[in-house]
Amino acid sequence: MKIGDVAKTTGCSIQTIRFYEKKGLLPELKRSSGNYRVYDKGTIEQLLFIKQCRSLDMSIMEVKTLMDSRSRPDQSCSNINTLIAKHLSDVIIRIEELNVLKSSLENMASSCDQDKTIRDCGILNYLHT
Amino acid sequence: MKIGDVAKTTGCSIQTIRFYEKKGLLPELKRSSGNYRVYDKGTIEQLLFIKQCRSLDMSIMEVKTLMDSRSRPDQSCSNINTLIAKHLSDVIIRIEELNVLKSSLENMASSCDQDKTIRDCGILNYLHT
DNA sequence: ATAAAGTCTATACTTGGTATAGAGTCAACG
DNA sequence: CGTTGACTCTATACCAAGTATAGACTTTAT
Repeated sequence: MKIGDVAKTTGCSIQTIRFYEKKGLLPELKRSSGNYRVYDKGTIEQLLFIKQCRSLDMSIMEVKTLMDSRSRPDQSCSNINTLIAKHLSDVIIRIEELNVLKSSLENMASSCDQDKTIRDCGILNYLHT
Repeated sequence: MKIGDVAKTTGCSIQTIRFYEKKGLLPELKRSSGNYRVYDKGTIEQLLFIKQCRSLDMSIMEVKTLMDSRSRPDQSCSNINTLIAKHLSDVIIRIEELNVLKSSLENMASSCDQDKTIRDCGILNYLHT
């Protein structure tokens, strides 16, 4: 399989696949005689794993940690549980931050109607304080 | 006032102040005989304005739009209202996305307890699907 | 006079990709 | 056999919003 096929199958762009390789997320892959990357089903599965993790907003480093763990199946998975718990807590914190933002922005939005000038704009006065 | 004083007063780092200048957020400033940047109260007020906007997660471009508007006080402020409404809607969308993530992560976290091996880790099995 | 602190420019680094340029490779068609 | 088109290769630059250096210069304090 060549990179274009993999891109179609996984939904990752060609550049993204090469980017993941450079970041160390795709282990030792083969090259054809013409120096083309050659992929097998394992790589596709790995890319889908990465994609799933990224859709959960994990960082590349977090994904790498998870993938490294997968290669040591007999170890305890407690570090994985810790990683996910930390990531979840980061998401919760970010949601709280954004909710505070949302309230401020709603207050701002309601402090101005359509018919004013810049000089009298309630939003700018709010920001200027 | 020199850049170090401004940094202390505003809480922006020196590099950030120079960065904002390069991005066009701080208009034509003076230089001393020794080529040091010279600031006045107006600049400090502008930096605090920028800081407030950034704390609301506005982009540099959004802040620039707002600052450009401030220099045209007789125009209608409807574009400002639109900008804030758009930004608010972006924040709301992001909160919704993060809430979906949060649910997924909570499900994952609850699918594994501390005592398993990597092989049997509920989280990895979840991600592997 | 000299040392310390402050400032200058320019550049590289971060994250997670995206978007080129210019060269090389491969398959099909005439 | 040639050549066209599709594909791939590497290397580099770009985005946001800064942060962090190096090496040179200026100012301040002793």
